Amino acid sequence: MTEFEEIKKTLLTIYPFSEEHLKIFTDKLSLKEIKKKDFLLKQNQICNHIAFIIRGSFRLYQKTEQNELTIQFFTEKNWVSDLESLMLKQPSKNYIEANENSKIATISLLDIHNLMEIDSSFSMLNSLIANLTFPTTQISTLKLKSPDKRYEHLLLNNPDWINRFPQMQIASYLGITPETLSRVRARIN
Amino acid sequence: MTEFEEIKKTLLTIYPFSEEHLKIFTDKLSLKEIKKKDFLLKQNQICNHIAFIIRGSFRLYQKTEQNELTIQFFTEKNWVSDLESLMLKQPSKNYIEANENSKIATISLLDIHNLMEIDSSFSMLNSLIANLTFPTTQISTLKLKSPDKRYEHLLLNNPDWINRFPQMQIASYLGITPETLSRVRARIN
DNA sequence: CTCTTCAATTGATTACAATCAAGAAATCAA
DNA sequence: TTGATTTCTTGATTGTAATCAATTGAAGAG
Repeated sequence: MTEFEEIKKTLLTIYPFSEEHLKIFTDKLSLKEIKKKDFLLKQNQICNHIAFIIRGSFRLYQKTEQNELTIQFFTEKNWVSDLESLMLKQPSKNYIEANENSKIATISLLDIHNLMEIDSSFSMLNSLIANLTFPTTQISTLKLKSPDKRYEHLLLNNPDWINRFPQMQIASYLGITPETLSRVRARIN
Repeated sequence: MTEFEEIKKTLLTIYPFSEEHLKIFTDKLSLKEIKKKDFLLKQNQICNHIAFIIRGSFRLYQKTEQNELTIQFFTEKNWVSDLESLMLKQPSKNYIEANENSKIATISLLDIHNLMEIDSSFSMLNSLIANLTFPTTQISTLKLKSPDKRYEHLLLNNPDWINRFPQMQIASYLGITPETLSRVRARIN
C-alpha cells in the first residue's frame, strides 16, 4: 500500500513514531473514493473523522442566503476535516465538498483517542489535528484588504490553487467578487 | 484557593475528571500577576504555555508596518494562548498584551503532555487547547463585509468588549477604520 | 490640578470595489 | 458533436468606506 507511505511520512514530521506504531495507526484507516461534488461533510452533521487526501481536492464552505462562502481549500497529501465541529462535537456550519474525484483515508476521532489510551506517544497526534488549519493568516490578509495584495499573497503561498479551482471559488475565498478577481488578474499578469 | 474552583469548572465542561485528577492538574498551575501593557507573548517567541485568566483581559495582535492588527480579545474565565505557535512550536507572529492589570494561572504544554502520559483521561485536555479559538466565524463575518453588520454581530456576541476595549482596537478587530466605527456607532445607537 | 498626549468625533473629499449588464468562453449533458 | 448552462471577461455606473483634516474629549504624567 504505497499510499500509506505518504501518510506515514506526514506522521513522522510531527513525532518519531516507531514503524510498529505507524502500522497500528494505518490499520485504523479506511480508504474511500469520493466523486466530484460529493460531500465529506454537510451542514449540521457532527464531524467525527479526519481524512488524509491521497488524490484529489476539497473545499470547505458555508452557505449563506444566496452565496457560498469558501473558507478553505484542501489538496492531496494534506489532512482535511472541520476542526471546529470535530473538537467541539458540535453540528458543523460548513460543507466539505470534493472538487475533483478524490481518494482519501479516514480515521475517526474515537480511534485516535483509543490509540492515545494504548500508548501515550500517540498523544502527539494532537498536533496532527491542530495542524489542520490555522486561519489566523487568512484573517490578517482579509483585513489588509487590497484585492491585489490578497491575490499576490495567494500566488505566493498557494499558486497551485489558482489553476485548480474555479475563479468564483477563489474570489469567495479572497472575499471579493468574481468580477474584481478577473480585473485583478488582468492587472497583474 | 477559590480561583482554582473556576478553573476546575471549565475543565469539567470538557470531561468528567475526578477531584483527584483536577487536583493533579491545578498543582501544575502557576499564578501570575500581569500589569497592563505587559506581554504574555511577543513576536518571534515560541509559545509554550496556556493561561487561564482569573482577572483582567488580553489582546492578541500583529504588528504591521504602521498598524496593529487585532486578531482576538480574551477576558476572565477563559483560556488564552497563541494556538498556532503553541501547536506548531513555531515562533509566534503575534503579541499577547494585557489590556488591564490581570491575574492568570499558567500551565506549560510540556506539563500537559506529561499529564497525558500519566493518565489517558488527561488526553481530553486537547479539547481544552483546541477550544482556545476558532476564528472561522471571524472569517465569515469579515467577508460579509458591511461594517454595520459586523458591529451588530459583535454587539450580539461580545457586548462586554465594546465598553472594555478602546475603539481603535475594536475597529481593528472588525477590520474597519476608527472613523468608520465611530460613524457606525452614531448610526446604530 | 494643569498640561500634554492620545483617542474619538465630525466633516469634506477621494478612491475603489460592488453592482448591473452584456457578450465571450468554457464546461457539461444529451 | 451540438446545444444548453454556467463561468469569465469587459464596460459603465454607483455606493460606501478610506483618507485627509480639524475639533473636541479623555486619560495619564508630573
